[in-house]
Amino acid sequence: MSGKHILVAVAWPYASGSRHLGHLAGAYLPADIFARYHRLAGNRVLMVSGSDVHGTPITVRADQEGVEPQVIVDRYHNEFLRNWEELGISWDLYTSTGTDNHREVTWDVFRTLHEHGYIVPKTTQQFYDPEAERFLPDRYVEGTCPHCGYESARGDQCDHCGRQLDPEDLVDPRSRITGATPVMRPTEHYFLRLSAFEDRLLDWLQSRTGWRRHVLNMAIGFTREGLQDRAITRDLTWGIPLPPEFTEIGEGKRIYVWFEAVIGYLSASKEWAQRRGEPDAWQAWWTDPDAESYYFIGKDNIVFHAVIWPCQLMGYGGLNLPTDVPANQYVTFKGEKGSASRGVGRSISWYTERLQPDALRYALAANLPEQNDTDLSDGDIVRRVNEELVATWGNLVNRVLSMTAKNFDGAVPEPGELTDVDRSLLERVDRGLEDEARMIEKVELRAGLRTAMEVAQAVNAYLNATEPWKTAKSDRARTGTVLWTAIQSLAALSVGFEPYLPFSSARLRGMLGLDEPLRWGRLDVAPGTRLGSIEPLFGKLDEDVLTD
RNA sequence: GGCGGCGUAGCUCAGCUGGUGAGAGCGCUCGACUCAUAAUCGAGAGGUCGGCAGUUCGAGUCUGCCCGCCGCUACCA
Repeated sequence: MSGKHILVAVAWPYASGSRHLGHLAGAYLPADIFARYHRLAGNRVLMVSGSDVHGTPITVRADQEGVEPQVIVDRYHNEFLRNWEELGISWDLYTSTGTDNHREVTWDVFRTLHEHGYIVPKTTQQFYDPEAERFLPDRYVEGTCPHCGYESARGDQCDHCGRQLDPEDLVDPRSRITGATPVMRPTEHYFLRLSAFEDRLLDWLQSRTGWRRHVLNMAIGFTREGLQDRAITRDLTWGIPLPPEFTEIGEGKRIYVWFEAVIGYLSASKEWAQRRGEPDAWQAWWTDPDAESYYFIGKDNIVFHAVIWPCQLMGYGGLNLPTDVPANQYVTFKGEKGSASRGVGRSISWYTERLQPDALRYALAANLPEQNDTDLSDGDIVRRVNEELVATWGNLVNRVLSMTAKNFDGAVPEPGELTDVDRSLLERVDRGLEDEARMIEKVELRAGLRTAMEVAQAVNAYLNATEPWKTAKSDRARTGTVLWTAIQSLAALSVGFEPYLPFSSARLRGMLGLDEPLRWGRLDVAPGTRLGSIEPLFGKLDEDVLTD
């Protein structure tokens, strides 16, 4: 547990629209909790991600609004940056796939895989718009669905009956750009030879332990069905171009976004190292076999991170494969999956405008969809905050500090000899932190938070048993010992809650006169320390705070 | 359609390789306390573990079928 290098790799949010609560709960918050814990535990954490600025949805939106894709990208990238700032997502680097560095690293991966024989050109047939003089992505072809007769089905799927389609299945296909009838034309593309990795990948997957059941079975099942070579270039103008020497497949090709977005984990690590003035520093997380890497993603991304990205890494050579891919399921809203495009689930920004960051972090962390889809209503959020966070933890802090202020003139009292109840509470607190640490290390973050809350409950029970408000009238020494014991427990909990509730935990330490930096474990608060001004850690929420 | 996951108390969820009378939080009931953000602490009620069949001395936990929800199905990423 001393000084391991831990890469916390987090899904790259798509700069095509606001992200909603489901994205936050699925990837960004759990990653942040995990990273914050490991920093406290003394490990060297590198937590990276960035905005994914390429891909078809961005160009679709740009076309709809009549602006350049970059306008869309800038708008949402900036919104994401505000979200992370407000919520305290503790990136070591949050960048984007639009940087020169990312292009260079992508080219390096592309060239190396090509050199190793894993990238080859192939010819395919694809729809071409003769008026716009360009090839059409599936989503740009529309027509009548052969299954249900819906007239505006897209080339990739029918929005009416939900079936997967190939564009050539469409009856009466037309271009969404010009309305012209598209024609099939041959086009050449580079393919990644996933088939070459099938056996190696399967062996590796089957040797994984501790992975979530749905993640491992998904990846193994997918691989067992047989890996097919996959196109990694597209006929597009928005995206990373091919390395300049790759001219054999013709003009107008871009690297397909799924191939380069995951490379962002590597390019961001290198960018971080460069900015730090130690260009080779990234290697400690990528080439040292003792380093660990965790990829925080949603369940829709499992194949890309547990199958395709490992293939890319194996083909490149010399880089670490994922230690774990703790993919989360979905947060649903009244049983419905969040969707930025369909307006299900409000944006992260909507919530940060109405809630204290730690309150939102608590409600989400207590509901993380680690095993199942988890339904989260606005009422649940209010309930979690008022009846758990405020009632159990916020109130505990307030009652202890208020009594101390009242009876000991706002200074930490000197303890007398500890009794069995005092000692057993402190042992309970220590054991709680140890249990919590184990759970977080297994990426069981909900359980970790619950463990910390149980410690808070134990402190509440201790106070009810020792009744310092009564002894204050008769036995000042005993009262001082009890409050000292309770204050030590609060200090410990300011560490235990730090990964989940960084803002309020820091405020509490401020009240207790404690300084950073922290380490995982119980902190000592010296007798005589003057308490800062005492104010509630969290405000109780109005029933209708989340009602428009 | 195929593959994977899930379906457990009113609500949100834990239950690893099958084994003393099925768990937690919240809500609810009763009691204690009154320092504290009407907060806290204790006790209790509450479930045919989606349905049917099977394997087993014994299944929430294994097998088959069925129903429902979610994801993937390789041009969303």
